[in-house]
Amino acid sequence: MAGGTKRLPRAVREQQMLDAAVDVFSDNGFHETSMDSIAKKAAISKPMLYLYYGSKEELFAACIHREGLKFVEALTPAADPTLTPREQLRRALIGFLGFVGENRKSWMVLYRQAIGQQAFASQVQSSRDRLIELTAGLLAMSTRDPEQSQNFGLMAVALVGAGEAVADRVAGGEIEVDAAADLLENLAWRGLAGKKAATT
Amino acid sequence: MAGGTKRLPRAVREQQMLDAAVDVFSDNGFHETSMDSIAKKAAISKPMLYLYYGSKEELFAACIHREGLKFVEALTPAADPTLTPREQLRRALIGFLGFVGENRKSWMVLYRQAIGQQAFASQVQSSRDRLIELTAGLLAMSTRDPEQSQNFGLMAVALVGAGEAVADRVAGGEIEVDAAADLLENLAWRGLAGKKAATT
DNA sequence: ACCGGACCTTACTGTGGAGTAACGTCTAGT
DNA sequence: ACTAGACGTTACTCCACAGTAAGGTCCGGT
Repeated sequence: MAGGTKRLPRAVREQQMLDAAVDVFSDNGFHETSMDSIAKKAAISKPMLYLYYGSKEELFAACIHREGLKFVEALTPAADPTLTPREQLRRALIGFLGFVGENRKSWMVLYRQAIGQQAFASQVQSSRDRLIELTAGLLAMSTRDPEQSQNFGLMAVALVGAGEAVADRVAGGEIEVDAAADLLENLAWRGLAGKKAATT
Repeated sequence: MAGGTKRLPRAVREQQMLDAAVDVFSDNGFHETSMDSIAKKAAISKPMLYLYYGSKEELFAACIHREGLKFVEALTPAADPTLTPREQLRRALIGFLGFVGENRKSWMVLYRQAIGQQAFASQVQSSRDRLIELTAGLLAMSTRDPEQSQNFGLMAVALVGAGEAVADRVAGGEIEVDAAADLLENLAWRGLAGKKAATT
């Protein structure tokens, strides 16, 4: 037999390949990663990758897509309108940071790698924008001062940025999820106050 | 004559090359940029790049280095011990955001590109770490609650992250430097309060 | 007047790695 | 039992691009 590998249904192989791809991409980045190395990691031959995913870029896109879904899943339970905005925010933070803590590789491939690859940066950016909008919405709902939603947008940008920076540390194992969540929650809350003088 | 270009002293050519390199790198990223395209942009032939900079990586490193210096220069005036920490922070913010606003390309190449390139990520990261430390120091000095400097470190991580996120928007021309500085200053200040319950 | 060396070019080499051709093998369905 | 097509491989092609070889021109010093 030419092939030494066990025959497996496509769906299974595809996940195997994605697992390998995420692993290698997250360690080395898009360009520094060769299809051969992914194939090797997945214990499969290169043409299989092309058969199932078409090209290196499509494979990378598939990684982003799958990991992105996982990510969204981690955040979904927070979006419960029966909860107070503050509680939703807290759950989202726990979900987010917990996810990053558990899935370093996902996080790495999603943000640190994808964002640098011109072709995918916009995709990531638009997800981020949605996240920012949601955050801005929570902030707006949680206060009785809707005079300028502009500020909430800017505030949300800052908070999400802070969240990402903290997430990196969480991913690096340098800090605890709980401590990080407390800090960010506090920051969001405190930061909201005293905006009156800050208009253009 | 084989060469059609004007003869210029090395120092001048080097800057021309760096200008071109920063320009192209910041638009396309490290890997998507070819030495030929840089040479073309600099209106010079490729071997000159190698003569003066040795390799593509060294050229990129030189970009990082030069732009990094500019960056530091923009922040330096803020580090004036005769000022209150709060005033120092404000000046640093203005310097930082102003720099990013004026030098989109520098910012892009320094952060968005360099950070994705495994070989340079650590260099950028260590600069960032220094910035975080400085910020933590300012925070610590500005409050009478030195019971746990740990928290200042974490807080500084979040603030710097927020700053970078906001800086990206500034670079994109979406928001004003002043508004951004106000927001961040406010965030830093307000965020400091209410930390007691947040210990590990 | 000549030479060393700084400045600059055209035209090449070499290779890593994306993508493919061509071919085996196993199994589900008739 | 035979075939279509899904699963899988080895062994290529081909090119973009990093890096180089060989050589031409101009100037300052002796």
